[in-house]
Amino acid sequence: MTDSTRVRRGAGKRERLASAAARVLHEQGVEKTTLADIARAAGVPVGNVYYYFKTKDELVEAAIESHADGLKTLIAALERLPAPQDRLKALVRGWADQREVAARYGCPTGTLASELDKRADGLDRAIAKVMGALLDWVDQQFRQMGRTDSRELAVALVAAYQGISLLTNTFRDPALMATEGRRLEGWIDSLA
Amino acid sequence: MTDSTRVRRGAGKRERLASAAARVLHEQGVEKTTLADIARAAGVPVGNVYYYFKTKDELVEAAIESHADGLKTLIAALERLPAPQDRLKALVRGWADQREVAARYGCPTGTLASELDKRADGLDRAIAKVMGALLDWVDQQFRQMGRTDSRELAVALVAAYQGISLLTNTFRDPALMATEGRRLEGWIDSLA
DNA sequence: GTCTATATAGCGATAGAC
DNA sequence: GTCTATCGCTATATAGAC
Repeated sequence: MTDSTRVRRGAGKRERLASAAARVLHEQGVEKTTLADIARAAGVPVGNVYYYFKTKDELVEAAIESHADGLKTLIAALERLPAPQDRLKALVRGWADQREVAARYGCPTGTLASELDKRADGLDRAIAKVMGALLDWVDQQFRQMGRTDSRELAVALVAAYQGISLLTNTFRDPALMATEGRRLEGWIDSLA
Repeated sequence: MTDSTRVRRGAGKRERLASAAARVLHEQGVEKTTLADIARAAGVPVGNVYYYFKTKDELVEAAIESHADGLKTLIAALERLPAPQDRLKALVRGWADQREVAARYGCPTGTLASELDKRADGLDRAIAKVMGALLDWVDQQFRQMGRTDSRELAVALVAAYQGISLLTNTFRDPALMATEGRRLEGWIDSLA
């Protein structure tokens, strides 16, 4: 076995643990998820987790980074569209496409933000940064549409999504998000 | 000591525990709150809690009922206003008045709903019922305003509030909710 | 690098004295 | 009705064999 193979193996396990953490923490919540849950989902023995992550908090941090990466990828894809209102409507449509997940577990970022705000550690600032990045990007789109109240509109749009995610989850009804998504697309058109 | 005195004492402690539970569960979250936290907040010895509530879940249930009572009282006060759009705007203004609490701990009902949805027990249905009662009332107001899309609008309004509560909490910024409150009042006027 | 066994601590819940 | 002492379980984290 070469040295590089061992290194790649280690990296692979670390990534498996990080992505398993992101998924399981979303589905079960931070407090109800044990290290054993994450280890099982990643196919790694419990005690071995500590070779890659010193504490549970570090696993939560890795999950947040995973969400930050996902947002970055999403934004990069949306940037290919020429008109800002089309980019925003595509964002809304993307959210609506995830309505089944939202009905079962809520918005990955929103539920995490809600839970981490109840904790003393600094992880709530990390998830706020992710939410802030989304807000900034939406703000830019409204600004490019010529709106001077772009920040207020950005807050309203992201809040509408977070709120409908919570209601969709509370009532376990994906149709709520589908309807609200259509309403928001019409609202974006009305602002152009 | 008369019998009635003992009964009143018992009832008093039960109520103290229930209202302490509602407050502490909101501030710290369900999972991070211990029975010792609630007992301390109510001024009751830990072990004695079990005389009034058999399990922690029963305390959570009592907190939900406390929120349901609060909603009932709020709606009764709003019903005194003659015009439905004024009732809805007063509702929004009431939310905005609580923005400091929202910045620190989020919406009491919303954060509870988000957390309880991650649990296997039936308490998530109880909090959904409270949220449903609010939704039904808002729906009625829009209907009285002559809107045939009253349900969709009700979902949009409550979602806007839940979402802005989450953002206000995430960024610890009460101004977000103040601004969004004004925007929502203007939106309600535009629908009349 | 990998995994097992276990130390340590905290919490929900109970038993039982008063 | 009230309160103390404690049981039993579970979860994070570590020690150390391999």
